[in-house]
Amino acid sequence: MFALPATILHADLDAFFASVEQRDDPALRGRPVIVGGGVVLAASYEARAFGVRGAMGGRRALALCPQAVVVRPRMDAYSAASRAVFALFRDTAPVVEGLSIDEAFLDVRGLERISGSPEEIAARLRARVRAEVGLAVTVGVARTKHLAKVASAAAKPDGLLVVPDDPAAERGFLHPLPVERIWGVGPKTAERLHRAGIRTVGALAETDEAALVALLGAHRGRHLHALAHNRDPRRVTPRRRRRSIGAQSALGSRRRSAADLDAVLVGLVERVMRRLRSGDLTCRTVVLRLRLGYEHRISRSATLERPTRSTDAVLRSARALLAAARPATDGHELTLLGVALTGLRADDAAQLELPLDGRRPGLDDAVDAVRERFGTGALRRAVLLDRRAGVEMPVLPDEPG
DNA sequence: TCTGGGGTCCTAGGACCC
DNA sequence: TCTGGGGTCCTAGGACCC
Repeated sequence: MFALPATILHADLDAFFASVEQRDDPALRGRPVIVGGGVVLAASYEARAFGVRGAMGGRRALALCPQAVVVRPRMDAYSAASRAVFALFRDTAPVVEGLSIDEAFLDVRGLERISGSPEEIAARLRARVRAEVGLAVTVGVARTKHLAKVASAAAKPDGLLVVPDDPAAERGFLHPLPVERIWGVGPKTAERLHRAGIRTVGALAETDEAALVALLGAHRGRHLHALAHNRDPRRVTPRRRRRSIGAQSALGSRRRSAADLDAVLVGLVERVMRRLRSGDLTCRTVVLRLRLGYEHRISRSATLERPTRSTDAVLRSARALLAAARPATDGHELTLLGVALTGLRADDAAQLELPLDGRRPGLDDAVDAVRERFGTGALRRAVLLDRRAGVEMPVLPDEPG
């Protein structure tokens, strides 16, 4: 019997934004640093020692830690640091799955002869990130993604934790942990589990799968049961294509006029459309997100007849959704407005350029050009695109009735 | 103490089609 | 005409993550 080494690494940069700030400004090193303003985007470990946490209101954070240095986020610097670290990830393992700007899974299976054991690989990666990018990264190593993720969280900060590929060792690590440490258990699920008397992963493992399904629903129940029993067949796979693009704006509690709201909406649509176009994508569904007060969120969505990359079409749809949401928002404080685009696809539409020989090409010209090049059948799917105006319209009129 | 902005995935019901 | 089964798409909401 050979014990195979665990081969999945979860690498997670420590207090990422705050660490970049401390790296770039020696005066911040060793001091409590808060990145953000209204809310805490990241807190250095010195600040965390005072109880400062991410997503905390800025005022509360400063009450806990008055000597903290508050710095404005520099997203460009974080993106650059992230790119440098991911380049090292890809230099370390053939398969890298990014989870966010500051963490990734690496599959180092089969690298033993070339690079050494997973533990050696992880140690070398940590040293390289430190030396070449100037940041601390914590790494968890385990047989499954879930276990690797939990291991890195347990090893923070600036740590390395290997959970051997051995059922007893895995159980010994996982079962004493509180259920909140499971990847995918948030406040709501934790509370339900607590009410059922389940506080540790071990207790979760002893609970009947059927009971968990009854408590949490089919998918979640089965998923948590499997994780508690250390079954996690998910492979490390390179990044899937993104599924949505969104932008939102907090409105505060000031009352907004309809014109104010429309101006915010226009800005949001312009933001998402820029990103849509720079990614050469089209979208099919427009989602409007609203927060009423601070608790209640609602969304309204509309699926367009055909994929689009037209600002005009998306803005029309977003305005209609906002107008239609009026009854639900009346009498409530509207505190957040957001727009998201889903149904994203590569914009692989074949395109024909119509020459502007002294006159504006009309629909008849478009019909002729499409028919000649793609056949009559393609006419139904064809749109006329005016790039300068960012407007598109179907070549054929909508069928009557 | 009321707190940002960016995402992912799942569920449930209704409409519609075969 | 009624009943049943299966599937897809769309909308809205919920939970979670960084």
